Amino acid sequence: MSSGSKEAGTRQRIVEAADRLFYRQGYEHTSFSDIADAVQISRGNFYYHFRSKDEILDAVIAARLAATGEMLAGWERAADPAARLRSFIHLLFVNRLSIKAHGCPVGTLCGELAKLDHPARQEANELFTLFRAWLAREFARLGRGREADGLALHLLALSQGVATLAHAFDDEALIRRQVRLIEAWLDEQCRAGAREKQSA
Amino acid sequence: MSSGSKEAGTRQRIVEAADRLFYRQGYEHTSFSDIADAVQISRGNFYYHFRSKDEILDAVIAARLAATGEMLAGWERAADPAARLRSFIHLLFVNRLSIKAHGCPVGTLCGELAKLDHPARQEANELFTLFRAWLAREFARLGRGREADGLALHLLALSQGVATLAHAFDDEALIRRQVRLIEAWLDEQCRAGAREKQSA
DNA sequence: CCTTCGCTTGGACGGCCGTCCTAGGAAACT
DNA sequence: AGTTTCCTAGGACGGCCGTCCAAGCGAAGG
Repeated sequence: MSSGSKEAGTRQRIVEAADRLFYRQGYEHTSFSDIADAVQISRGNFYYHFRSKDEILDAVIAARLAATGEMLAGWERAADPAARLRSFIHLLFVNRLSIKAHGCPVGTLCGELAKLDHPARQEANELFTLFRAWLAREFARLGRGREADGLALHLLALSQGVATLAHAFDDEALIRRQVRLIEAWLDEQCRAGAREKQSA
Repeated sequence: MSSGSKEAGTRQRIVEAADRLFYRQGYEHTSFSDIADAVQISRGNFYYHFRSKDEILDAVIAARLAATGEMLAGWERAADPAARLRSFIHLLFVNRLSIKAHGCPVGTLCGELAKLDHPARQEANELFTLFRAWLAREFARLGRGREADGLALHLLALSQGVATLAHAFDDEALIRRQVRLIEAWLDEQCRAGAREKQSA
């Protein structure tokens, strides 16, 4: 078993609890006591496993990068680029309850670290880059090679914005409605890609 | 003179400095000492003008609400709904340097207050609501009455997402390119509105 | 049995936080 | 002139923060 917090080692349980708390409360607002309470270990025990709070953050980001990579690899199983892009949008819908409650895990973390000018900022941005590169490749496969990165950023921006608004307004229905608009936009991009392929 | 920090009263200078610092560093990460240093007054002097840090935040939000209201009123001078909507998008372009450096002032504040579950959260959301209602009204005037609120949220989400990504990637050119895509989208909505008006 | 070693404990530390309080100064008014 | 009022200065306070440390635990190995 690679995860599962019951029998996992203390180090992994710390990372899992920190991950959850950083998402729900933000990095700066989460104290060592918060994590210690969640894992049910003493505060001093941290410094056997991690030298500092920043080091926990690094471990959390690394875990998220690994999980994201696996998820993207899983989406590759979809039949065609259009279906793969749809699975990205679908992610918004699947996670709509946690997004409504806590925003997008990637966007809120990168935003906070950018404001704090935190050293781990660049590593966190890699999460965005992972999505950006994956989306751009799928748009290219769709026949939109020239504008692939711009379209990837556009789709990424849409998902980020929807998450931001749903979080602020604490509104789940907003996500459902906007997802439909995004899917319509994507259909249009697919048609445009098909036309461009045909003319080539 | 309604603003101008040189001759302004201490209270107003505190609000202006707090506004700037909350935007650049975030609310929680900004301490009383930070604001005191910026205004060049003693820490204790705060509590003559404000009872608590939350009260400063309330004043900052109120100031932003007033400024936003004035800005939206100014946009009303534009000739037609399409031009007014374009001035919203243009805002993204005009502020691209500060957005790249610190994100959207509205989005980052609402996001932080939501994560902290701060009492002032709803007041901050009013900033979003101001834009949302204004945009929805313009879309309605454009002939898109039925979908006006959805389109308003879509445009708001796009601007939020672009700000989030430009902030994370510290990338100004990203804003310029995405603004062009958003303008193209808006043109399409205008044409759709014209068609709908004609058929009615 | 006794040592060793991986892991844990709980408290001590210096520092910064938001808050509060008292004293003083500079005008304005009597 | 004296008095009142508004504003400011600067330090004291309790509390939580991230960090560090000395001591203790149980299991593995001699």
